[in-house]
Amino acid sequence: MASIKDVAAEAGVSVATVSRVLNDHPSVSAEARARVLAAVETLGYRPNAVARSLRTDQTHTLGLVISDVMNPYFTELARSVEEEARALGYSVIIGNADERPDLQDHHVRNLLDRRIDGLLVSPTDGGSPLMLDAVRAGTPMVFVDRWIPGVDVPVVRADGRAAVRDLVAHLHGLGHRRLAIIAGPAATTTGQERVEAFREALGAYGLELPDAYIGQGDFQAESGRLVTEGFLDLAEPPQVVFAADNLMALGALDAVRARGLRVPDDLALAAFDDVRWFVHTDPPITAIAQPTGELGRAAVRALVDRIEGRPGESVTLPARLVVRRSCGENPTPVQRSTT
Amino acid sequence: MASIKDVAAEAGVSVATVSRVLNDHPSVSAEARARVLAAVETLGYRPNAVARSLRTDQTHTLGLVISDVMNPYFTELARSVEEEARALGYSVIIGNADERPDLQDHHVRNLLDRRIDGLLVSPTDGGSPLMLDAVRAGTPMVFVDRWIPGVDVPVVRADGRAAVRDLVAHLHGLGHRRLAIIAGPAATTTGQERVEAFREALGAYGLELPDAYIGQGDFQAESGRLVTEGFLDLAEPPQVVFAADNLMALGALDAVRARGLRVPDDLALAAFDDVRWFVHTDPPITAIAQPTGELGRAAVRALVDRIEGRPGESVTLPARLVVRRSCGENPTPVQRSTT
DNA sequence: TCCGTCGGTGTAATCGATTCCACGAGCACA
DNA sequence: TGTGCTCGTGGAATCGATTACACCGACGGA
Repeated sequence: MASIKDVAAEAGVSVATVSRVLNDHPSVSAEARARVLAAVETLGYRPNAVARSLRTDQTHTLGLVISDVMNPYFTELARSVEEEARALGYSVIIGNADERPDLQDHHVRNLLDRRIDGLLVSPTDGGSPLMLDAVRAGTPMVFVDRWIPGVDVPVVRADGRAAVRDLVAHLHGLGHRRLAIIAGPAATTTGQERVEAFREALGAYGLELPDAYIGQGDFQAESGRLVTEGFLDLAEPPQVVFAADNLMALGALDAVRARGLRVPDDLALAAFDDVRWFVHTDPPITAIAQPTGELGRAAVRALVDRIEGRPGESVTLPARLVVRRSCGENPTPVQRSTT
Repeated sequence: MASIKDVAAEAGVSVATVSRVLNDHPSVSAEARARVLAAVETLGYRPNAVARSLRTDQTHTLGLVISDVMNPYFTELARSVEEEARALGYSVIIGNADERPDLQDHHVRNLLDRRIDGLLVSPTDGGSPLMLDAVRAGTPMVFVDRWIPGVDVPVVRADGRAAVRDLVAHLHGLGHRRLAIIAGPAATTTGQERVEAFREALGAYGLELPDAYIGQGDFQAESGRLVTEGFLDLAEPPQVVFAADNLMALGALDAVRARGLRVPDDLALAAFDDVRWFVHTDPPITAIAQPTGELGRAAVRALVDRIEGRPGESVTLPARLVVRRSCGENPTPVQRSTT
């Protein structure tokens, strides 16, 4: 592969001049510029990004560590992150933590070793020493979707409180009184928050959220299935299950199907995160939709701001309820997801 | 951030010795090794991967350019690729081409500039000059799922011919005679092959595949919807639609729903690619399942073989039919996906 | 005519690693 | 005792870029 020296030789100039042309520095004669460009063309030269990064201490690369690539929510997030980053002249390296703190650390370390310019993280846990060190060392960082409390890093996320209140209103209106939740890991902020929001919303109707109706999941489908089985085995099973993410809702659906029961007649179901497939499931699933694309883009903007020396602010966007048929026949007009 | 020089100073040895310890070169005294390790610890030193890559001309990184991240098939592929690569000591940088040749080229160029050790591609088109140049220049490469004919690069893919024959047998057994296909882009091998396999399988039953029953899609949901609308508008609409990927099947479902029709009564539906959600759609969708995880792993092994100077062979694995209810009531026992 | 300025250019240092080569000490063997 | 190893080590070149600095010629103004 041709290097800058080869180009310089071919064009009959010094490497400095070649470099100047490539970075369009003003003081280069039109003559020299033309010769360099011609040489670049004939040699098919492409600058070595590795060498450039070593010298400039910039990689123009963002690291994105997400909790689970197989989760359509994070896939969509990753996609919007990459798009916005590309528009701003950055590439993205994605690390998939699979909800495992050790894997998350592996990727963070790897990305840091590669000297990425900034890190976008949706933490799987409360923050490993490695991550905390990285923050302390001044690595530009932004949390997206989930965050680590007590750490001074901008957070870009959706606030689901209002939407959860709307959901509970909807459920209460349909006559449901025994409402259960499949929670995410307590080590994640979204895991905790969604339970809290749910409990609070129930409180407004004088309803309790007993411990037996809080199932501990891990944001993966299998845990949703297990928790739902547990609910169905209770002496007094809940009338509704609210899954804290779309995969656990899928698992809940599995559990209901496996017993030959029907949604919503035997058990109503709602989910946090709206995904495309929810329109086509049997029945279509009522869900809380996050402005995923907007979150990804805002996160990138905040991170790039930090990298380039600007403040870089936290952003909170509202989520909204999308009513379908999985909680019972619908007294209000059906809203459709615009995704 | 501490560099190797700082470590050398701290340990009271030369940078050469530090480097030897880090790459556990044999001829280092136990004494020196201990001092270096201690210095590494106290400084929290991590080798700069950028500098290392520049010197060794190896990045221990694989590039993966896939056609569409939002497609669960490719997501699963990406996941298995990353897993196997990690096991072999490589990282993966994913580029999402979104079925757009220009974006594909953008990512290939970017990856090449970063001097990745090898490239895994599922080409969106028949091969741009850039890609062809890369092959000619000797970049280790492997095609996965789709490939570019006439190029000497190993191909790792699933063969769906037998499964398509099984599908047609199943459909014929249910009494369907007017069968249509939503094809993928003709510029992709999978786009062409699936049509060919379908036509061939129909031939075995003396059935034709008229042009009116070949809808041109682009592997995205929206095209599946449009093509299906077209089919439904025909004077003699087909009885079955076979979508060449899972997203176009989703689009077809949209079209059928929008007209207030039912699957399979008004129109039967089958798809290439089995995804988790197909179990839960209304009705569950009959599909051809690829051994996606195995494909990803085999592709990585082939690529790493090439990189490390071993041959690196093509692999073809069989796909298989998974019968569900979307083509009509099932005369044979239901098979379940094991994914 | 002379001096200062400025545009265009090249030389060389630099980034942080790896690795070739040389060198000195210690040891075995003749 | 001298020769020739091996072992451990450091010095310095190198990878491919960027960029500070020096230099040279042309040109304008006094």
